This record gives sequence, C-alpha cells and structure tokens, in this order.
Amino acid sequence: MVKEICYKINKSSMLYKRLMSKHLERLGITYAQLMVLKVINNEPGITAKEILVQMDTDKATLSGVISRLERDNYIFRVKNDKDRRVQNIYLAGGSAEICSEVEIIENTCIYDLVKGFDEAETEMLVNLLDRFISNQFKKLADE
Amino acid sequence: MVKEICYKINKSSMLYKRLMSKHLERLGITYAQLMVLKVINNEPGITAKEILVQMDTDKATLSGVISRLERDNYIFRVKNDKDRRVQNIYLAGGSAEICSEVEIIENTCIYDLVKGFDEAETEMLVNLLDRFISNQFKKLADE
DNA sequence: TATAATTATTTTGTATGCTAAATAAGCAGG
DNA sequence: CCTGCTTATTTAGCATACAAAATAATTATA
Repeated sequence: MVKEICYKINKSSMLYKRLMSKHLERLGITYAQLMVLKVINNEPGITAKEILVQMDTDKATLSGVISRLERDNYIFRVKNDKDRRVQNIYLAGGSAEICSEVEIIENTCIYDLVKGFDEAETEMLVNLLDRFISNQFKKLADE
Repeated sequence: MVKEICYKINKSSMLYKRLMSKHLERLGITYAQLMVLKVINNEPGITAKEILVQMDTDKATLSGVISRLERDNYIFRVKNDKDRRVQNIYLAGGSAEICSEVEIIENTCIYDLVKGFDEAETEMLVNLLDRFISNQFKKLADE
C-alpha cells in the first residue's frame, strides 16, 4: 500500500511535466529551463552556485541548462571581477515577459488539477507531502 | 498554494529516484530498468507494446531500456512466429532473484518514508494522489 | 490482389539527470 | 612565493524522456 504512494508520486510528476511541456512548447522553452529562468528573474545577477542551492538540483545538469538558455538568448552572463571563477547571470530582454506569461498558464492549469478538492483537502495534501519529503531527506542523509 | 503541490510532487519524485538509485547501484541496474524487469517478471513472454500500456511510458524510451537490459543479459527476446513484428521478452537467469531482492530493499526503504504517518493519513495521501492524477489525465486529454 | 492504412518497434535528435573527472581560480600555511 | 586544499564551473560518459521519422510486418479496402 505504501509503495503505491511512491509510484503515484512518480506518475504525477511525469504527468505534470508532460502537461507543462505542452504549454511551454509554444514559447520555445523547456520545463527545466523555465524553472531556472524564474529563479534568475527573482534574483538578477545570481550565480550558478546559488541557483544550485535554491533548486537542489545537479550542478552538471544545471550547467547545461544555463548554457542552452544563454545560447538561445534568454539570459546573459557577466564575469565577476571579485571572484573570477564566478559569473553573474541576468535575464535578457523578453525573458521576464515569458516568466509572467507562464505564470498565467501555470495558474489556470493548476486550478483544474485540484478540481473536486475542498480547501481542507488541498492543505492536507500539501502537509502530507511536506512530511513525506522531509522523511525522504532524512533517509537520503542517513546513507 | 496549489502550485506548491506540483513542485513538491516533482521534488518527492526526484528524491525517490535518488534513493532507489543508491540501492540499485550495487545490483548494476537502474530504476527504469528495474520497473521494466518487474513487469516482465510478472508476465513472462510479454511484448514491448504490452509493457508500454502497463507502464504508460514512452515507446522510444522503453525501446532503449529493453535493449540495454538485453545487452547486459538481464532479459532475452524471442521472435514471435504469429506476428513477426513482435518479440516476446523473458527474464534471463538470475533476474527473478534481483526482483525479489529489490522487493525487500524497497519495502524497508518505504517503511521509513511514512514515519509519523498514521493509517488514516497514509490512506488519505493515496486517495488525494489518485484524485489529483485523475485530474491530470483529464487535463492532458482535453488538449 | 495491389494499395492504403495500421501497428510494433527502432532510430534520430535534443534535453535532462547524474557520477566522476577536468579546469580554473581563490585561499591557507609554511 | 610555493604547495596543497577548497570552491565554482565545465566536460565526458551513460541512461532516461520525448517528439518525429524510419522500418517492417499486418490488416483493411478498393
């Protein structure tokens, strides 16, 4: 029974990415790229290391995502003079608009995903997921 | 608030795969490969198409997973005489043992992930996930 | 029966996700 | 100032994930 939880979470995650990808295709951007773009939008001049900490993702993966975002002119990087290992990352023109446009898509999308849920159930789901994730972190740290 | 649900589900999914990968590394197998192996174990002689339907995954991805499983001698394929487009897939020797060994790992792993959950909460989480996923399927079909 | 449509599977191309190793720049101690 | 350790980032290599096209065999239809 409990194992079902994990499978269902995996399936739901896959479905959400599929759903968002469909909407993002039109904007020429991927889901992973969008997530990074949002972080940069919230904190212009952020470094790759800081994005890494915020997103808890993989540094090699992030490096690729960032370089493709730069290649496609969604962002640009400026060498940091104080520490020349580091580059500060900024949104290029138009990228902020993409972020707010996606915000709208995401919100309407999500509205339908909790159809049939009352307020208490939505809160309960968030609460249960938080506790589940917390247990996952502990388990991962223990090994 | 609702958007948090999706992010948390994505994160939890990522954490689960990370966790399982750590355990599977020792067995020389990946998480995706294990999932396919289990399906074949349950239904020896199954075809790729049937696995596809059961797992609701991508056919190109599955094709790759299967060919790597065959390459590493976890499975073997036999051309079907009735329909020569199809191949029937069987577990190679030792693979069934891997499945049952992983079963144990998975069960002990999962026990810790619902630490602090009472029976009702576990059931509630499964129920809420089911309804959420059902809404996701509807939303995907609508587009 | 020849052709068109369908079906099962693989291949190609691009983008993650992850591990390990490589770069390169900062820093600390002698 | 040199050496060794740490840190930020990239690269290499492998395995998904997925769309689109290619193969190849089956079935439906004119």
